Amino acid sequence: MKDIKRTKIKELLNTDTFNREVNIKGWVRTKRGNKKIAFIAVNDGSTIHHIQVVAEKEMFNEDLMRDITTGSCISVNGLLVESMGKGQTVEIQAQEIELYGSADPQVYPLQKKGHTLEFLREIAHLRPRTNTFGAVLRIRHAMSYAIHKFFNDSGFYYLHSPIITGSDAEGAGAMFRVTTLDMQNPPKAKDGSIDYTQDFFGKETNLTVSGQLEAELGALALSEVYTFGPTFRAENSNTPRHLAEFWMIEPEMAFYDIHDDMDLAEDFLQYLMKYALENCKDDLEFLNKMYDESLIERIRFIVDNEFQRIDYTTAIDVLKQSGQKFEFPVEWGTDLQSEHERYLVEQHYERPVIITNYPKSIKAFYMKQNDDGKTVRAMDVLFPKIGEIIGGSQREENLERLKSWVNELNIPEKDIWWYLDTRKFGTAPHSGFGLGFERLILFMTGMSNIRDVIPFPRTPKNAEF
RNA sequence: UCCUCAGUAGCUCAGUUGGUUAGAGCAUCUGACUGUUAAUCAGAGGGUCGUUGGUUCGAGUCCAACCUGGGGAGCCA
Repeated sequence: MKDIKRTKIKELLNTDTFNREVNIKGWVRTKRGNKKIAFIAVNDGSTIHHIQVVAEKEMFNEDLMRDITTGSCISVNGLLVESMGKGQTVEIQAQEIELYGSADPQVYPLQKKGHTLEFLREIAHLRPRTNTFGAVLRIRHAMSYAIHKFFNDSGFYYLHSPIITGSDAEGAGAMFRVTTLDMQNPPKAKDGSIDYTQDFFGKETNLTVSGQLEAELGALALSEVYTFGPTFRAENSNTPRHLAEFWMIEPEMAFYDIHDDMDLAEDFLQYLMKYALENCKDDLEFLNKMYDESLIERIRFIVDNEFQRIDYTTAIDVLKQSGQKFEFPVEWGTDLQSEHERYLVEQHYERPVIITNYPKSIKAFYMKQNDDGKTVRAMDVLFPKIGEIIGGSQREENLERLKSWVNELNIPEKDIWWYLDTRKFGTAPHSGFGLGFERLILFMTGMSNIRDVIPFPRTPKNAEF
């Protein structure tokens, strides 16, 4: 086969210089045609669109043509021409075709018809080859890049918080144990308990449930930092919104109060939405057409409209006066339920809502306490369809107040002495928040199950692939 | 974890008050067609009815347990 440098399909579909020899490589989506001519739709993942390869059958080996089936991988040399047919503007008049790998049609599970998302989950190793997952994965990439770009351009530093942690001080959820001990026969201490001093790290260790505490350490030196890494929760959560392994973005900023924090969260989300509209147009249009006809409109709405900011106490009043029947009662001091959040966002304000000043009793120990003694400077950003997308707060920078709350919760000071040290030495007002990356992608793609926005989902009873 | 719905051909589904040989569309295979767009047309092959146990003369259909999946809730991001 003639040695021609490969061009990506995305580039060829956007070109206007024709009648030149090109090479493309990719996977066959469909083959149509008759005895004389074959039309082969090829996709290489560079774009959601396929390029049409036209092959005069008499020019090619019969076995080769037979083996080019849905799912096979080919390399094609040919002339890039304007298409004679309708439905596409350019196509490749094939001169040489090499079959890299066939895909036996009797057993290849992807057909050229639609599949359910449930079925595709069972073949997650092959589903990136579908239009839907190509689109989702490209958007996922674009959002990752946009996140780094936003923070970099805003003067933030990317801080790598540890994945293995020796503390569970935040109590954000059940953790996955990390150990090299022999589980059949673990070493025992005198009192019969497992002797973790003999474990790899000499203490109990787990996978991280949050990089926030470490991010605070970074912020109190570099001023503005963010983390972006995997996070692990061993909760037995079986919902379309939870994963055991997910990715989280956690910016942490010195000298930011709760209002600066909210400003950043709003700017950040609007930036990402705008980035997607500008850079993922084809994929968004596909998803808009196939899954969610209001997807693009909804993203645009976020970009164009200010978020509603209200106090927790106001939210309770609004809910009480709504006249709505809720399954769970609305009471000051209790956390808002999904149904309450949905009412506020989707019916009452009809836009993203940021709720602040939550009761102390339902929030975490590191949040800054207000002078009323009852509330803390927490803020949750609630989005339509998916609920809480961001949770954050101004942090308690006063050592004594922080210590007293830590003691109330019986968290041993020896476990978080290093965290308390930041308040002891050169403490500073600071704030931060956490964004669940997959929840963002859920919103950006119109997918409705979080297992469809991560390549290989980890959920209770499932770690396949 | 709780509530609820579902599991029948490779995929999506139908299958009546329990009753002869379990059906359809798509996919696959064979044939037809000079440019197709999830091509079209004709024909063919394809089943341990999720698993185990029970009721019955007889179970895809009824009962129980379990497994797997969807939706809702809780926990949360």
